[in-house]
Amino acid sequence: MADLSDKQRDVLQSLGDFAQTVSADEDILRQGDRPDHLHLVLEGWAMRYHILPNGSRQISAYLLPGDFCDLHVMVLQRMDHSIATLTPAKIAYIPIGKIKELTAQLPELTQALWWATLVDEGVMRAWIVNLGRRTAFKRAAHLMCELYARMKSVGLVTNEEFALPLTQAEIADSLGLTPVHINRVIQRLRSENLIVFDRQHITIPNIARLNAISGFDPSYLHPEHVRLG
Amino acid sequence: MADLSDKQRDVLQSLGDFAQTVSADEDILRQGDRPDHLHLVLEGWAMRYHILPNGSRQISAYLLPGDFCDLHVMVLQRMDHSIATLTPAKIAYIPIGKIKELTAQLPELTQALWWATLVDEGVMRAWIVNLGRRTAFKRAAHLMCELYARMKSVGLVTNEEFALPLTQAEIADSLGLTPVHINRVIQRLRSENLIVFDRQHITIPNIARLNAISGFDPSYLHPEHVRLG
DNA sequence: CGTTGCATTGAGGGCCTTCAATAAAAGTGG
DNA sequence: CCACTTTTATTGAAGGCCCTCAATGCAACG
Repeated sequence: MADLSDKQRDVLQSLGDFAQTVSADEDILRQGDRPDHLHLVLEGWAMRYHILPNGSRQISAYLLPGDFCDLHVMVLQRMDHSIATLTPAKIAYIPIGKIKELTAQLPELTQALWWATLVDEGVMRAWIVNLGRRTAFKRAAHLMCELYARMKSVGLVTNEEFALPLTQAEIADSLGLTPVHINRVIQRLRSENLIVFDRQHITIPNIARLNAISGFDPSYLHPEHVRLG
Repeated sequence: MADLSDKQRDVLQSLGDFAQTVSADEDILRQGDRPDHLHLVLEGWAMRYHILPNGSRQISAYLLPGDFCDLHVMVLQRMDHSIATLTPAKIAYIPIGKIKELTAQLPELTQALWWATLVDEGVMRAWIVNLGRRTAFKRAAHLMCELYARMKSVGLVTNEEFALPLTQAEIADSLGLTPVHINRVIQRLRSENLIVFDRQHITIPNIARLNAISGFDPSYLHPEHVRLG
């Protein structure tokens, strides 16, 4: 999703204390942390999540290969949420000091990071609309469409199938629903032949139909490709 | 909200085909537009809103003095939503070409705009949590807390009172609720002496209490003040 | 092959919606 | 400044979408 050239990404990556391998279900950052590294997902999935006082959880983003986890730590004092892996992952740890150095030297890098941030904003606006104004059924369908489009854009969709390493509880927590209800919704998506979802893999036989049903418009994910590198 | 120095803002402002005065309830940008200006709110309120195929509306942001309306047009092809004034407003129209020129010359400006974007993201994450995991009552309370904090940060709160130029229908459309229900929620907020809301003005007699009730934590609105100018 | 986590199912309840009507406020033209 | 219109706020009643509670089935894993 980040609109970085491969070259730029290589630069960033090479800066890190080489990429770390992280197992599944590990917190990379916790609420309250004041991190000194940026994190870039190289392989695997992660999520951004918020825990409320009553214990409930809201997932506010899924982080796929190529996504930065936490650019906002450049300006915000502390993490007001946590980030955790969903699968075994490869994560680049990039010292913030290095980023500040580099962005001072390479204006194009700043711009590229800014643009990655702007694309992320588009995703977040779509989530707000999804949570605010769609039924559980369309809401779930819309999420599947988004993940399909994003996975496709990083080359991880084959034959309309891709890895979807989420439990129903996690899907529920990203859609503002309960696991019980998302279960019934998923069954309906299955019974209407909109998805085949089993063992962490999903197939969307007719993405155009699912896009139409959920009101998904993929254009917000596609930045102008004004490459800088 | 934008983390720009006054000097930087002045520069931007001076660039515009001088500030335009726009009356209330006017679209500044419409879904589908491919704008050639950036818009910066100088005075008044605006909103970002999305219309769904079934006609329902979701408001995804309120834009207060100092906020950019549409930085994302730097990377996205077309507006996937609309922006409209809520009050008579003064808006700076800044040609995108100028911005591209300037950011090429002034790296600090790029960084400042990026940081403004990162702060906006924090607001959006808070909305996602709000929509996904809070009851209507806390959701409304949380919105009031956010607007109080943001208005305060631009010096528009006096004696715990500020202009809140929203109809109940607009509040409903930003919280994913119906006007009927938000009306009952507001009455409860009133009856518990949490707000006094009348004629486009609101007073929050005990902001600490409202923050606590809604789970509002203002820290995400306060960037590190690393000024560049 | 038991343990553990996840998926599934059923029943009942509540938060919020929908529909519909009325009141109150704000805007408009004479 | 007053009649008129339009928008906004308020109230009531009924219903539905989704939640809560609780149990059972199922699959992964050591």
